[in-house]
Amino acid sequence: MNKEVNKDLPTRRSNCSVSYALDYIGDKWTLLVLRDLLFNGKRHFRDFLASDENIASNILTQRLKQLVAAELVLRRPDPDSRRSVIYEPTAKAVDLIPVLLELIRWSGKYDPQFRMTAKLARRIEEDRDAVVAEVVARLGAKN
Amino acid sequence: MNKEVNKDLPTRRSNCSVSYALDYIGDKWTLLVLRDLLFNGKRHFRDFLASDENIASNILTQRLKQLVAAELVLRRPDPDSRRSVIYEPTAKAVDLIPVLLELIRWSGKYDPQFRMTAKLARRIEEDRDAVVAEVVARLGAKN
DNA sequence: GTTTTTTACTTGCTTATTGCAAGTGATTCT
DNA sequence: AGAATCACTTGCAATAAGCAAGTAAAAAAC
Repeated sequence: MNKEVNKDLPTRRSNCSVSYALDYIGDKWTLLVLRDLLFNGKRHFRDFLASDENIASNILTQRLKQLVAAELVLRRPDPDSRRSVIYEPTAKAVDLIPVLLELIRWSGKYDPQFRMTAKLARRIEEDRDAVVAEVVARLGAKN
Repeated sequence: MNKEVNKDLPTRRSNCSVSYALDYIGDKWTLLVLRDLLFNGKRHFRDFLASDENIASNILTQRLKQLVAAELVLRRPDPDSRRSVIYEPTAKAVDLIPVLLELIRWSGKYDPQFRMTAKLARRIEEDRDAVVAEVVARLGAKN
């Protein structure tokens, strides 16, 4: 009769909603993994590892575990290869796309090096919902 | 002729825009300080300290320094009291309101304890821009 | 069919960050 | 004058991050 506590789930710091969200995604790596899942179509451990920010493999393992525990990510064996594992975003993760888009928009405004996707930054301001729909559609096409 | 490096500014991990934003706000505390500044009208060290999440004073000091270095926050002496310091958000911080609102909306959807501001959550979905304008207006009224 | 490579991780260790408790000097309140 | 408040510091223990190397299983190459 002992309540099992999942060590990968955060302990709540307050009942503020901003704080709640930060308990899950308030660090330098979690949203980058979600970015790779939601925007870049990455599905394998090796793909996340290969991202430009150079995440360490032990940190990536831990973040994926936390994301699975938080039900933001689903982990399942790759049907095409018995040694591969597939990670995919859940609806709860898809629902974070607007957060990511707002971060991109903000960076587009203040990051001096941000050129490549400046067009996207404009579109986010002018037609946000359409951009969200587009990203979601691209996600659906992959599954 | 030596370039001074501000130790309070982050080092960039990649030229991704999501990563850029996380270099500044990717931790458990920074956005909570901004929440207090942007939503709760807090302006003094003691007020941030008193928030429900119980930030340690040394961490708060560090975060405020980083926010000032990042030009998200302005620090100035309180004209009403010689021992008080006033912290206030810059336009760059105000521009993060949509990010915060999306976090609140997301929590409103997945946080089982989130009742108090469920009405707000609905409004964010239906009339986002008006909510942003409202928060900004409330900010302006204070200065 | 054996060697090589790839895959998804672990492990061990060092360094950096966080958290806690207590303290500080300068105000300001009583 | 004395106590409380202000915006911080300081010291130290605990936790987390970062780095390099290793591992077993599976798949690809030869």
